Amino acid sequence: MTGSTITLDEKPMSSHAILARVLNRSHQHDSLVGTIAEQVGRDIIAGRLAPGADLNSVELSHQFDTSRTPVREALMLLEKEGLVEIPPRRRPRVARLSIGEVREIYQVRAHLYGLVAELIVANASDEAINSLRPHLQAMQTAARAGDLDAYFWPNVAFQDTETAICGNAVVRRILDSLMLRMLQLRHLSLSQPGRLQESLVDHERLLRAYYERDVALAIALKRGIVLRGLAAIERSGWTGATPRSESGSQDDPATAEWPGDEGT
Amino acid sequence: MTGSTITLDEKPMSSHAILARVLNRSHQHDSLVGTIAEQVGRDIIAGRLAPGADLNSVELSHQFDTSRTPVREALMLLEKEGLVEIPPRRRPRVARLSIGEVREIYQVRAHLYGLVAELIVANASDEAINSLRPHLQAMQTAARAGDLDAYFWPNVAFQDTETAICGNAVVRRILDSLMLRMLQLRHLSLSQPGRLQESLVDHERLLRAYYERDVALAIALKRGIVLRGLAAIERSGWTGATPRSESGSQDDPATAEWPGDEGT
DNA sequence: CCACAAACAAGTGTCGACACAAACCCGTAT
DNA sequence: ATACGGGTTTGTGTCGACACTTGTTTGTGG
Repeated sequence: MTGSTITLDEKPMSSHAILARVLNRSHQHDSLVGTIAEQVGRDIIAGRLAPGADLNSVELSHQFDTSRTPVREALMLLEKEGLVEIPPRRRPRVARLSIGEVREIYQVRAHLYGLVAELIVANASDEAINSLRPHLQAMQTAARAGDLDAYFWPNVAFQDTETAICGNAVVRRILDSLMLRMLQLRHLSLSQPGRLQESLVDHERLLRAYYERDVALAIALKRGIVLRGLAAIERSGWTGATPRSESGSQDDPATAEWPGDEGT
Repeated sequence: MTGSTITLDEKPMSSHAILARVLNRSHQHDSLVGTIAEQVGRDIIAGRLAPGADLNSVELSHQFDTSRTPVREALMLLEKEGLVEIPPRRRPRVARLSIGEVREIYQVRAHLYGLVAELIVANASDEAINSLRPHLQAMQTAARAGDLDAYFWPNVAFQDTETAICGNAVVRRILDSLMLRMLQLRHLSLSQPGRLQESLVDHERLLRAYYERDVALAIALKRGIVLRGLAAIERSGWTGATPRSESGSQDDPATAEWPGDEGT
């Protein structure tokens, strides 16, 4: 197995909506390029396209029955979100994450979520904070059942709602983009033993801190949530390298696409 | 007077290099799209293209003697950097900043520069910190002469070097992008009375804090530098609206390009 | 004289084609 | 058998063309 495969198509209501929002920020939803970007982006995030997999525009244009122009645009859009690498004059590839880059991203996420928490405490109305509760409740029931997949998306939605109600669109945009690249990792992170329960109690405490307008506590909790996520990833031994083929150097093209490995 | 026009072409050594680096992150430098993006981006930042000005691809393709394809790519690149707005099926326009968005950006910048300061204190070698000194010295001489334009670019270079030596490429990327959109505003900010001297002493203290590895002080100073920049902008009365033509609604197309108003 | 509608002009999104670069394949020489 | 070099194939970057949409001007009626 490839570590952890996100079940994207099983729960389309929340996941699809979130991904579409993040990806289709600039282009209209029904646009051709938007459709392509969404589909390919989903395939990347769900792990159906392995890091390093070739994404040449002619094959994709055949696949989507269009010309190469919208495909190229879609790939550029995904590159901007960090999901795709487009070296000049070379075939686009699914972006590959290194453990170092993951640490950097989590560092930034920790700080920016601190800002989000601060803003929520300072500006968000009680009703806005209330909109976090349903997600937390879904997380609670899922955690009690020990169901990782049922926990994952409410958790994502919780954080998405936080960035929404903090009132700062710029930080939301940045965190959205970083979220996209970290989705698989966060799934892996939550799959670590004990992680689910830990995450839950953190979020419960966090919501209380929001209600009680406790700035310092909210910031500390929020940062802690992010950093404990990173710690879980480190604990998991994830490195970003392709499992097999540890043939010395790191820039080997890797196996183009996962062989098989569907389902849960 | 359009407020403050940045003299971009006067000091090409540093400014061009920085802008090229930020804009040409993904594409090779000599590429057609890179050239176009760089040129148009410079025109926007320098204020030669007013916010709201039309950027239709056919005119630009004539201007650069190419087809529309690379022009469109360049505009998408600039849109990703926040300098251009491309509404679907509508002409691309130079992005217009609202005071609210500026506040949001400065909030994010303040927090992320706090992270940068923290990382510099924690990780940067003394030699790396030394590389900040020449820029500070240029700022000192410029401040003594009261020369805003001579102060501006070393100041930008100082902050650019900070993000470079902090060791976190992700935060650097984000701050680069935000810097691009704020360049004109920072120029305006520094043009406020007393601002230049204030900024200088802050940076002098900051560099000492870096050397002495004083985390808390460095973070506080760095944040303060950013936030005082915002305060100066607010003090200047800048709103983002086009000076004349306050004809009720805010989404009027505005005068396409500045009439005249060249030079200092 | 102004409001409204129909023709017109201008611009975007998409397409297929082509030149050149990169990846791949295969034969050759060591 | 393996490493190198030329030829072939695949794919990118760019181009001009075309349909459809948007914005503008003109013509008509109130």
